[in-house]
Amino acid sequence: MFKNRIGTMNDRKLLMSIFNKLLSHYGPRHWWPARTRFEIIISAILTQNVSWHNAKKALCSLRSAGLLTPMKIISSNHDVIASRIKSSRFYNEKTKKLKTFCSYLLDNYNGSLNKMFSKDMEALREELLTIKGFGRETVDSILLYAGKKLSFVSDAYTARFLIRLGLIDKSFDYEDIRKYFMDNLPKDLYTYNEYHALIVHHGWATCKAKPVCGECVVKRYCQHIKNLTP
DNA sequence: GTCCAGGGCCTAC
DNA sequence: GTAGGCCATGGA
Repeated sequence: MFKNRIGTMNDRKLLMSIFNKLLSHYGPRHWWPARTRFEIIISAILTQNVSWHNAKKALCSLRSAGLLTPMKIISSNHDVIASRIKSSRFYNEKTKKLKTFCSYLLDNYNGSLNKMFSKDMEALREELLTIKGFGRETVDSILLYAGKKLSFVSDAYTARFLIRLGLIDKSFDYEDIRKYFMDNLPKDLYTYNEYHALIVHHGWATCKAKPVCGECVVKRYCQHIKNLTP
């Protein structure tokens, strides 16, 4: 029954209304907080299942060692990279992922992100998803934040957010949620960029704030949604 | 000491 | 197909 509601005017208005509420409540998040496209991609890997704080420490360590180029990452010894990214947790696995991506970039696009991102978005998405260690969230983050492509990023926060609002149920998987946003949001990079960042920030903030926050945006909208839903 | 943070892969059932 | 284990740091 929920899936039939995709694309209704209510959903579109509601999503933008929630977006504006989150934006005015938390302010713009300015994602992705890295200096270059390559750094965004590297940090998308480093931040897998770890707080941004720890991922950033690992990124800065690579940067200070002058290792933030595809060639440097490939040519450096595994242990050298691993020791630099220990703070990002699972450093052995992540070292392999960094090397795998850099090899892919050099082999397929001569190391050029311009060439890589000039490819059709969905084709590139499918291609990136074949790289070991690159799941949907990581790939969509890379497409949106590094490639400036209209690929909405979903995650556990996003699913929980929509379920709490009553807009979807638990049968929605990652692709359903991505499609839900992409079908109902304006085709606008700023909105895609900030919406995901705001949901993550909101998830983090409400988690830290305990369930007593009287100003909780979601709670107010839960009631609002209940009034709208038949 | 315990919990959890901006995942994804692999294996057993 | 899916639940659960694995990876194994650092801050609160």
